[in-house]
Amino acid sequence: MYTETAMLGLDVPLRASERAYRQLRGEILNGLLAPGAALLEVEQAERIGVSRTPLREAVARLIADGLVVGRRGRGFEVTDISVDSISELYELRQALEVQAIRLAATRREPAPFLKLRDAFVTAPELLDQGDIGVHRYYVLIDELEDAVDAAVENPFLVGALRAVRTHLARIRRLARRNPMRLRAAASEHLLIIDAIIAGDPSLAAHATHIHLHQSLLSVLATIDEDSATGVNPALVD
Amino acid sequence: MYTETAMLGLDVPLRASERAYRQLRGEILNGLLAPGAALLEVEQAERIGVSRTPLREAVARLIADGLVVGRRGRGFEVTDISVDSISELYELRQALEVQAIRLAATRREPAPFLKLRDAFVTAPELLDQGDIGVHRYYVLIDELEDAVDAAVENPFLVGALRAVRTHLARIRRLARRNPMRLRAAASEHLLIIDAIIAGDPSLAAHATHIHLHQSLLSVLATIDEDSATGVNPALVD
DNA sequence: GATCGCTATTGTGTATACAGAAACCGCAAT
DNA sequence: ATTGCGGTTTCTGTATACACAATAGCGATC
Repeated sequence: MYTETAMLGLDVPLRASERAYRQLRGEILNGLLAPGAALLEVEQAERIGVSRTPLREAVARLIADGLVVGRRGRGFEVTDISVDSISELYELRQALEVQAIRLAATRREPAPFLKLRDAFVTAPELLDQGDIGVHRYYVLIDELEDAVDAAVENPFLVGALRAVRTHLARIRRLARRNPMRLRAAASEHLLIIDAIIAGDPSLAAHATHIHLHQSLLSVLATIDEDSATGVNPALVD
Repeated sequence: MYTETAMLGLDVPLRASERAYRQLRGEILNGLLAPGAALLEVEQAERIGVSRTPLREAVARLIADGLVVGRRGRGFEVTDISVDSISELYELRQALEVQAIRLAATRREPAPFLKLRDAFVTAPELLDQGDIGVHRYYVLIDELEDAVDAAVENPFLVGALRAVRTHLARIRRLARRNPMRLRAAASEHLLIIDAIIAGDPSLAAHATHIHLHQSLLSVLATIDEDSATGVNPALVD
């Protein structure tokens, strides 16, 4: 077992380009670098503590991720998020997740989903426990996504899903948390899990379709409210 | 109209990194750089005539495209294509194209598809005209894809589709051309176009599903034959 | 007072130099 | 003969220096 270092987080000193990439990516996802923010090479390189060469590599990866766009001539800037782009992202998300869930239900390996089922059954109780409970609920969702990814066994599809989730993370920051919605979402997830366990691809697909439909409605609704009350100046469009 | 230079191909001298990217990408797609081929920085930089810095940027983009993978320590190599990966790619392709076609049919702007319809009606005649006709048929397919992309109006979805098409281009090189299949494919395309024109998303989606199903069967069949007769040593797995 | 042009500054694009790490080869020892 | 060890070499990762392009600011002219 000589891969033990890979199991742990990060014993190995990361390459400078990797550090720069993770830091910038993290700062964009959590909103520290707001949409539209300008990225100057020298400035960012100094701030992060790497030279321009690895920083450029990091920015190139961010551009490939769609988190950053190059401005003609004058540096780069963080991609901004419009309401339109949220609906567009969900059009892609729906295609990918429906396919992924359908395949997961087809594979007929219910073991990991049986454990998740137990967890999601008790999710409503979790959501009564305040912020810490909500956080543990999100961890549960991550585990569900991981289980689906593992069941799908398709690097192309999983890769595309990961890209979508990256953008979703930014959107979730804009949409206020709605406890009612989370409770409803939990039961929608439970239905999806049950369909996977039952090996019913069609049911799983339709349940996913509905779940994402409700999710988008909820996101758009909270954003509409907030933009009406001026809470989210980030969303002009 | 000061964007006229953008309309033409390439008046502006391209950046070295862009040149390197396009050249390497092209060579990978047309098989000149075979799957598994090693890419050494210095060697490739000299060959293309750029220095290592822009070449590294180009390779980084190729890695993001999934055309190249980094080998631990010793350079990079061109991603290889397995039969499994073809089926996996089609699982993703199906999700994306079905969604794209469905959306295109929903948008209800039949104008560009009416022109394409005429072209596809005469496609069988085209396919009787040998290699030049086959080439023009492929151009037609490109135009159909472009029309769908334009109708969909969704950068996320179109971006994911482009990534898939990149990998498809490599696979097409492996699958021998089958005139019978092309003729069948043309009529499948016609059905899809008609469904879009009719504004029938469900019909369009199902027609696409079937088209891709047949396409995958055809690809896998020709590859099986070839690997049995040893024509395609690239496909070991 | 406004507009045009020049210049200075700033920032990117590229090349190259240097350091560190990993693989290869040869040698020796078991 | 095989395996382990060390030197050597080659390649990557990073920093830095230089050249070119673009922009902004300022001044001059109309």
